[in-house]
Amino acid sequence: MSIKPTPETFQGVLVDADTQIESFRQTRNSRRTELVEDYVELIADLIADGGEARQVDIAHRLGVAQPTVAKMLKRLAAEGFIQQKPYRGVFLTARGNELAARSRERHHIVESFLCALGISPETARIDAEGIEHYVSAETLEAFKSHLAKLG
Amino acid sequence: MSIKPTPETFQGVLVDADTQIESFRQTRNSRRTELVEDYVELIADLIADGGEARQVDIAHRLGVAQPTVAKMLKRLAAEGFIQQKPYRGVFLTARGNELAARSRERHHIVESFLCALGISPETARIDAEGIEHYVSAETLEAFKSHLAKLG
DNA sequence: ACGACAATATAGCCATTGCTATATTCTTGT
DNA sequence: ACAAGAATATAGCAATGGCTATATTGTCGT
Repeated sequence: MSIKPTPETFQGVLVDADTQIESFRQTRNSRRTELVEDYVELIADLIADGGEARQVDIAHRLGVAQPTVAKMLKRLAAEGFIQQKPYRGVFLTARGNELAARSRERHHIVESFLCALGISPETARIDAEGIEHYVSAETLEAFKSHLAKLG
Repeated sequence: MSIKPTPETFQGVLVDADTQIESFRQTRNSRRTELVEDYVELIADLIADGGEARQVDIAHRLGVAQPTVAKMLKRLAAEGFIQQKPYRGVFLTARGNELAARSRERHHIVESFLCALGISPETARIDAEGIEHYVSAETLEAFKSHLAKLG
């Protein structure tokens, strides 16, 4: 009853181990970049809408405290997504703009797809916020072509 | 150029603030329970397949180190999802079994739905692992009814 | 029965992402 | 021009989820 009590005899629910390891690894990876994408996407939206992205606005939109935002902005600056001047709003670098554009497009596709399935706009918005970060290129294409088929 | 440079004049990309706050809040919430669901679901699968769930197997499947699993199991035990005897495998409580069943069903629906869209089984498996935790009841229903329409 | 090895437990470290409290700087109205 | 208020910066704390190294306990074969 130690190493392999019931080896591969009935092979019920368990999927291939290596595939599952890879899935979890990739999920942990997505989790790491998730917040960065949310920030950059939101900053791009705030700039597009109001001309600037201030910490208080970011904090308010994300529902977190301002120092939380300040800390994250340092990280985003260190990673080259934004530029910040002390006591001023932040601006996206070229790299930041690229990431924002990609995130925004993906977000939009996911949300539209959910709506096309008949899901209510509010639920679609909430679910898309979580789902968008875990959608691979292949799945995104499938969503897109499904949308094209409908309209 | 300070409080509201371009108030609600062209109202471009930005969605309603309260809705967005709620979305992010809910996403952070899902993130908190995500790992718990993964563990409980995996433990259920291991038990169903081999009769027991050992730390080494869980660690191997998740792709993390054994002490990481040990720490998480303490948390799961504290929250009443599992029962553990020292130096023995873990077992699900009634509460744990319920959560596992729900998670497994949701996971299965999401993965089947992705496959039905024509996505490759490998990608569907990987994406489902991340997506499943962010799918609301309403979206799950939509996935289900879409699957029913196809088969 | 007991030694070797496998599995689990524990200690202590690090990074991340949240928070509150407080200091500093900017902006604005009079 | 300057005081008051708004925004940003910084310090320090907690919880979570990883890790390595090592001690302890179980189990199995001979």
